[in-house]
Amino acid sequence: MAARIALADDHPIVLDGLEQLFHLEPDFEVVARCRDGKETLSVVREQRPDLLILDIRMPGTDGLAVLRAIHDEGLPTRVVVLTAALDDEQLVEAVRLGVRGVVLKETAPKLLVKAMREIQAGGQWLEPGVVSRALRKLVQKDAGFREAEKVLTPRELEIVRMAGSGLRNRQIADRLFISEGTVKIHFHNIYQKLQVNGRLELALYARDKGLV
Amino acid sequence: MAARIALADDHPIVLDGLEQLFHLEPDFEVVARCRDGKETLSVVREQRPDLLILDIRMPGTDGLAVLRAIHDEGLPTRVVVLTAALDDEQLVEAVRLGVRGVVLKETAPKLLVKAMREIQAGGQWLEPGVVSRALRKLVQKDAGFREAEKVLTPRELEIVRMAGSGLRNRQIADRLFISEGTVKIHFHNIYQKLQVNGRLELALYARDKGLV
DNA sequence: ATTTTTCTATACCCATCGATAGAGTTTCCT
DNA sequence: AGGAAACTCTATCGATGGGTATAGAAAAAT
Repeated sequence: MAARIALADDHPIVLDGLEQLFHLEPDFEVVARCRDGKETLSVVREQRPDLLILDIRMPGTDGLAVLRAIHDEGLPTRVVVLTAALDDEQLVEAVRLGVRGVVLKETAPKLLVKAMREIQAGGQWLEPGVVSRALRKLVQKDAGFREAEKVLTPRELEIVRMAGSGLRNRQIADRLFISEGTVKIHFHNIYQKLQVNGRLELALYARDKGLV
Repeated sequence: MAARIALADDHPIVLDGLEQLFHLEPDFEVVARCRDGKETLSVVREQRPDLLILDIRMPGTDGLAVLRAIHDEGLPTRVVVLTAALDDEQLVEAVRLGVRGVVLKETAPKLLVKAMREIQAGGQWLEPGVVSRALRKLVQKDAGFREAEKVLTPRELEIVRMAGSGLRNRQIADRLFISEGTVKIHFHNIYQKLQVNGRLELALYARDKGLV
C-alpha cells in the first residue's frame, strides 16, 4: 500500500514540484497540499497522513509551531522538514520535537524520495553536511550567549541590557530604584566577568550577542 | 511560435515545479534549467532565451550578479526575478539593472504565467505590494544614511566610524595624528549635527545606519 | 547551621568625556 | 581678493565614568 503524504509549503510552485516528484513514485501518494501552518495542522489532525513534508517558513503559524503541535498531541504522522536554509536553533528545536528528517531544498529530488522511503521504513534522515555545520555554529553562538547568561547574575543582565540601550548610570539607577554607586559596582563586576573595557565595548558586545 | 524560457534556481524541486507549470502552457517552452549563477550566465549567452526566470539567492555567482552581467553585455533576454523574499536594496538594484518582472514564490503559479505573457508582450510586471513596501523602507533607511553622509564632513565621518568601533579619544587622536582636544571638538560638532547625546548613542546610531 | 552568592550601599580618587571660548591655517568657491 | 567651510590647536571646567576598599542584608547552596 502506498504511503500517504501531505505537503506543506507557502510556495505553490514548490508544491507543484513536490507533487510532480511523488507522482512518479508508485509507493507514495500525495493526499493534501497545505499553504500555511493552520491548514497543515487541521489536515494532519483529520487525515492522519503517514508522512508530512513541512517547510519551516510559512505565514501565520510557522513550521516549528506545527511540529510542536504534532509532537504535543502525539499525532502519528512522521515529519520531514524541507527548507531552504535551516537556522541553527531551529534545527535543534526541530530534532527535539521529534522530526524524522531534515532535507534542504537544494538537494536533488531523488534524494528526498530516498529519504522519505528511509523514514517510512522507520528510519531517520538528517543531511550530514547541514547538521554538522549547524551544530558547529550553534556551539559557537550558543557558547557566547549562554556564557553571558551564566556568568552574569540576573541583575547584571538587566543592567547590561540597559547599557546596550544607551542609558546612563544615573538613569539606570533611577529605573531600578538603586543608588548610582551600586550601578557602578555592577558595571565593575560585569567588566571583569566579560573581559570588556568599558560601557561602549559592553554595549557593542551586548548587541553582537543578541542580549538587547 | 513558443517563447523560449530558461529557469534558474538552486532548488531542484522549484525547477520541477516551474517546468511542470510551463509544460501545460503551449506558448512557452523551457529550454534550460540552471542550478547556479555561472551556469545561468553561460546558458543565456549561448542560447539567448527569450525569458529567464531567475532566483536571487543562488550559490556562487548570485542572481544579482547574473542580472548585472546580462545588463552590461546587452543580452536580449528578458529577466523575471522569482524569489521568496526580496530585500529592499536588492529590489532597487534589480530594477536599475533593467529587470522586467518581480514575482514572489508565494504567489499563485497562474499569476506567474500571466506575468510572463505580459513581459513577453513587451510589458513589465512588478508585484505592487512588494514594491511599494520595499520602496518605503528604502526611502527611510537611505534617508538616514545619506543624511549622515551629507551633514558630516569627511573627517567627522572618520571619527564616527572610530567611535563606533569603541575607540577612546586618545586612541583616535593618535591614529589621526591630531590632538585629543581636536577630537573633542569634532565630537562636539558631530553631536550637534546628529542630535545625539554622547558617544554611546553615537555608536549605536552609527551601527543602525550602517556607518561602521 | 554555616558558607557562598547576590544585591545593596557609601566614600574617595583619578581618568575620560563633553561643553565652551578663542584663534590660526588651508582649501575651495565666488 | 574675499568669504565660507573644514581642520587644527590650546585651555578651562563641570559632569560622567570607572577602580578600589569596605561592608551590611538577604537568599541560596552546602
